[in-house]
Amino acid sequence: MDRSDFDLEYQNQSTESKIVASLERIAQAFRVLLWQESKDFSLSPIQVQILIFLLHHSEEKRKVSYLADEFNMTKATISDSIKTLEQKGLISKAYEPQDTRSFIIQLTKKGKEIAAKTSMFTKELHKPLDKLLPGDKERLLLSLMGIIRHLQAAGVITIQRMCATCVYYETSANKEKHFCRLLKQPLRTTDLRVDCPEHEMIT
Amino acid sequence: MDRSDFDLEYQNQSTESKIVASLERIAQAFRVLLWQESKDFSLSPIQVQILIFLLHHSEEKRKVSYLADEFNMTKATISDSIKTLEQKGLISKAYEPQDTRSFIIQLTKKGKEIAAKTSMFTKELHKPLDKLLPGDKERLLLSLMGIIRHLQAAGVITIQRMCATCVYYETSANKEKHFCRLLKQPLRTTDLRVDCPEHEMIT
DNA sequence: CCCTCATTGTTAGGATTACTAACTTTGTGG
DNA sequence: CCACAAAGTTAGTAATCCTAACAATGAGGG
Repeated sequence: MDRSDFDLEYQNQSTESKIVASLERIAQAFRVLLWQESKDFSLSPIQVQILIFLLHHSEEKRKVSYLADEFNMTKATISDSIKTLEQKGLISKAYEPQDTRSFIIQLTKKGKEIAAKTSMFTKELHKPLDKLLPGDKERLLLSLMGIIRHLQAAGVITIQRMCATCVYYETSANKEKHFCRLLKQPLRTTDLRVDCPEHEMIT
Repeated sequence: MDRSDFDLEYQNQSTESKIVASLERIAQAFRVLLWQESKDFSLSPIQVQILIFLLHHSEEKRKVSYLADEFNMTKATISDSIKTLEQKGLISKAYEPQDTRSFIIQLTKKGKEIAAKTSMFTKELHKPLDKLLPGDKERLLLSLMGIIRHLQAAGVITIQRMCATCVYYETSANKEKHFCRLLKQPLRTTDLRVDCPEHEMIT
């Protein structure tokens, strides 16, 4: 077989490269699952993501601009999807008196039902995790959090809400102990949050 | 603040849920990085992915049908992208005498150059991995491989090329030792492959 | 009280993605 | 040799997601 024209180097991959390749595969799986789910409900992928997000987050985050940052898209794209979701009767706009430019996006009853059903699309991911030892799970999570923190620092991701980037978070010199100044409590490793409602980004 | 209409349950997340959420964020980062890279080269995301894949894989995998399975898309979608890449002079079609229906997709010189440059788009991911301890890296990789294996078994992902799903692979009862019947060699954990050119799927 | 500037969300227009369905051509197996 | 499978293409469609220009409102300073 002729192999002269593809790099042999690639086959002697470092662990890092393999991790990146694996993450890429998993990223693809997310895309596929999302596509399937959206087809089942006659929605688009982005519409499904919005519905799920709305179900789990509080008012100040349920706005067009926030969603645009959250999903790394332009306001135009989100605005379009919101219009469609409104026409389908899955969300409604709640204008606030103090700022009439903006509105809070509310899920309707029908919207909540669908969001709850589509939220299940991550269940395929849960099964293989069950088999991991608790310690392995924690280490896996910590590694992933480290990757996210770096991606945020590099400007790839604009928004996230985990302890490592929060003003209320303190850590010991060896980074093994954690403390939340808002809760006024020490945090165990398992207490560290990925999506904290009280998160305030460090500047 | 009114929180009656979003679930408090969600805030007390299990480690599993946090892992899924983290993976989702990383998946998003891949999408963003891919978009940026493609804009830089005036290509579409899928075109970039195809170029990178072609750079690293051998002839029998450089066909329209294989790419369609690889990326979980229809042949029509791939066929379209290939047409565009050919017009841009980045690939060429090499018809084989034994089957004139099919052809091998070859990268042109220009195509290889661009593929090599865009391959760098994963470098953002490498930086945070450098800081992990070697042992942590291995455990991270093993965990991710476990997830991929499950996704493949569940039919979410159709193609992958890692040891765990290969006919040549053998493992000890406690799953701590590994052996490749093709190389006729034991494999260390760091030898386990994510994208092996010799991979043959177990049936 | 203005004037400027920033912010919120919308619209219009366009390239790209990615699908289904129908099709052509070629290979394969009874 | 005939039916069927497989490889890739085409056409048509809906959705994604962008940029750019826009209207309306809010905020701050003189």
